Amino acid sequence: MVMVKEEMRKGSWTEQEDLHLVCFVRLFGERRWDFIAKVSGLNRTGKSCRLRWVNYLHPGLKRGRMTPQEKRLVLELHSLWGNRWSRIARKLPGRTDNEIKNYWRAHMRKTTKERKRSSSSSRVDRSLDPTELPLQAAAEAHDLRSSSACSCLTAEEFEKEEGVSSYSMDQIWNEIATSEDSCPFMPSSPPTWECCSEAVWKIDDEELRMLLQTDHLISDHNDGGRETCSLAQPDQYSFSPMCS
DNA sequence: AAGAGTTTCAACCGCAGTTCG
DNA sequence: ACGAACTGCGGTTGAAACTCT
Repeated sequence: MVMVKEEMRKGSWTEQEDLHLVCFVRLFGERRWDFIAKVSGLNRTGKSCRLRWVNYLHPGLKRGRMTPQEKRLVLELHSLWGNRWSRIARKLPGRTDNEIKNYWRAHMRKTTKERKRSSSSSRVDRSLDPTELPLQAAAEAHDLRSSSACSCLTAEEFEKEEGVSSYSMDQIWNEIATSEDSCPFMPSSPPTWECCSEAVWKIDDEELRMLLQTDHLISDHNDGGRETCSLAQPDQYSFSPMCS
């Protein structure tokens, strides 16, 4: 018998995959990603699952554009810490390191371009010197700090004024909760991540199998004396559409 | 209207640190 | 103590969306 190692799925996540991942993270918590990847049958790497969770599915993530306050903070903290994106992200609740990194890169491109343009007349193009970048950022942070237009706005006020609607993952969670039936693992209460206690982490494969069997999600077959078990494919679940 | 150029965002990769057996 | 497996981080890439000409 030739065992062909199945290729891992790559690229964008589908809504069903998201829901599927959410179910399993709620079950097992935000750790053991390889394990979650395996038992979920998503055919994704643990790394990929973690990334999707951290950057997109995690409850409490903010959506939408960064507020001036957040932008200012990013610039300030970057001038302090450099490219320590995760560290900076910890100071901005609801924002991911990836988001901050992306913002910073876009910001730098923009300022570099602007400076290039404005300095082309003065013949001095300091923006081409990469060592200038942190200084530029610091200067920018200072500019933002002293700009009264944005420094006095709260995030909510900013959203109101700009008509920016940032929404949190809570809304999505609510939708998931309302479509409880669609996910056999889904408890009815909103996500309380602390509830994933040590006991859950220490669950072994046999326990997991027992647990899943009760949910009719797992099918056992004796493969030539080697007992294997596999989860039903994601598309076998009847997920109701979450958002359009 | 359409094509080119730019921006944004999600995802992948490689590496380093940590944990576990 | 050591190696394998796992996890987290930072850099990079590419597709889609958007803007400009």
